Amino acid sequence: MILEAAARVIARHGVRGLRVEELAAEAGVSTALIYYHFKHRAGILQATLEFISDRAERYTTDREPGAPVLDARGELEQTLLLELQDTPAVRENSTAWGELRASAVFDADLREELARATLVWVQEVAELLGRVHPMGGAAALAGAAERLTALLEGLSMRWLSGSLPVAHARELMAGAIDAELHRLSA
Amino acid sequence: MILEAAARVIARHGVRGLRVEELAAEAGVSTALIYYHFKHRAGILQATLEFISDRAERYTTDREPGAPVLDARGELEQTLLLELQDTPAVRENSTAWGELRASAVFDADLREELARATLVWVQEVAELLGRVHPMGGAAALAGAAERLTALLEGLSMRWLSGSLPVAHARELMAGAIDAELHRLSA
DNA sequence: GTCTATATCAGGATAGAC
DNA sequence: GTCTATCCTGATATAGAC
Repeated sequence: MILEAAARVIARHGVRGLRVEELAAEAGVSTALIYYHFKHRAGILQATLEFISDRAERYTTDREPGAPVLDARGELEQTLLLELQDTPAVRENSTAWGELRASAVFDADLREELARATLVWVQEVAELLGRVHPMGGAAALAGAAERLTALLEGLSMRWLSGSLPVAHARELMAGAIDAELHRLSA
Repeated sequence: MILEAAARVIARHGVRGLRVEELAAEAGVSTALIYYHFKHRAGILQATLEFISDRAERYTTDREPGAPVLDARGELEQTLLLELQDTPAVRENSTAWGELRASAVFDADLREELARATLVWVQEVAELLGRVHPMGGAAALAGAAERLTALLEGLSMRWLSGSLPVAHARELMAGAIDAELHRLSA
C-alpha cells in the first residue's frame, strides 16, 4: 500500500525528506501513479498523516493475542512504555508522529486532524488512570493524562534526536506515572 | 545579524522552509555573502542552533532589572513558565527550538549541539530544584529536571501545533512542578 | 490504472568583479 | 567582505502510450 510506504519513507527521511520518487520506489510503482492517486505532494502528506494517526490509535489499544491480562496499573504502564522501545515499528510510528506534530506548526491543514488524534489518545489514558483511581475527579484525571502523554512526546523526541537513551526515557516515564498516581491519591 | 535573521526565518517557515534566498533578504544581504560565511545550508542550520541555544540560556537566566526578587520555588516556576507565553520572542525561540529538535532526528550533525544544550538546561533546572529541596538526592533532582524540561518541550509543541491553548499548557506545567516537588519531599 | 518518458522550475551553490 | 549574475542539480509534475 502506498500510504504504508509513505509512512516508512517519512520515518526514514522526515516529511521534508519525502521524495515522491523515493516513495514510488518504496511502493514499487511509478511516480506518475502517485500523482494519479494524490493530486500533489501536499496531498500525499495529508493522507499519510491521517493514516499514521489512525494506525497509532489501533496499535496502542490492541494487545497481542495470548498476552498476559494486566491489572489497571499494568495496563497503563504498558500503554505508555510501549512507545519507548527501540523496535522498527515503534521507531517508525514515533518518528512519523513527531514529524506530523512538527509539520503542523507550519501547516494549518494538519492541525485539526492532529488535535483530534491527540484528544482521543489523552482520553484513552485518562480512562486508564480512572481505572487505577476510580475516585479521581474527571478534571484531575484529564490533567494527569495530558501531562503524561505530553511528557511521552517530549521524551520520544529526545530519544529520537539522540539526546536521551531509550532505557533512561523509560525510567523517567515510569517515574512520572508514579508521581501522577501519587498526586491523584493525595 | 545573519543568525538573528535565520532564527526569525526558521520560526516563520521552519527549518524545512528555510530558503537561503529568503534568509538573505531577511538579513538584507546577498545569498553569496551567506555562502561566504557558511559553507553550505547545513552549516547555517548548525550555527543557528548554536546561536539559539546560547540565546535561550541567557534569556532564561537573566531577569529584567527591577523585577521582584523571587524565592527558590518562584524562580523555578518563573524559569519554566516563561517558555509558555504567547509573545513574539518566546514563540520565535520555542518554534525554532522545536524545529531544530525535529530536524536532528534526521540530521546527525545537529545532535551533538542539541544534546549539549539540553544538558545545560536540565542541569540549570536541577540546580533550581535543589535550591527548593536542598536535601534532594542528586539523582532524584536530575530525574525531576529531565521530566520537567521534557514535559515543557512536549507542551510547547502541542501549543505551537494548535492542540493546546497556552493558558492550559501553563496550568499543566504548574501542576507538574507541584507533583515533582511533592515527590521529592516524600 | 499503470507505465516511460520528459517538461519545468525552484532553490542551492559558485564565478568573478569591486 | 559584499555584490550581481548565473549555473546546474535534483525534484515536482505532466503528456501520452498501453
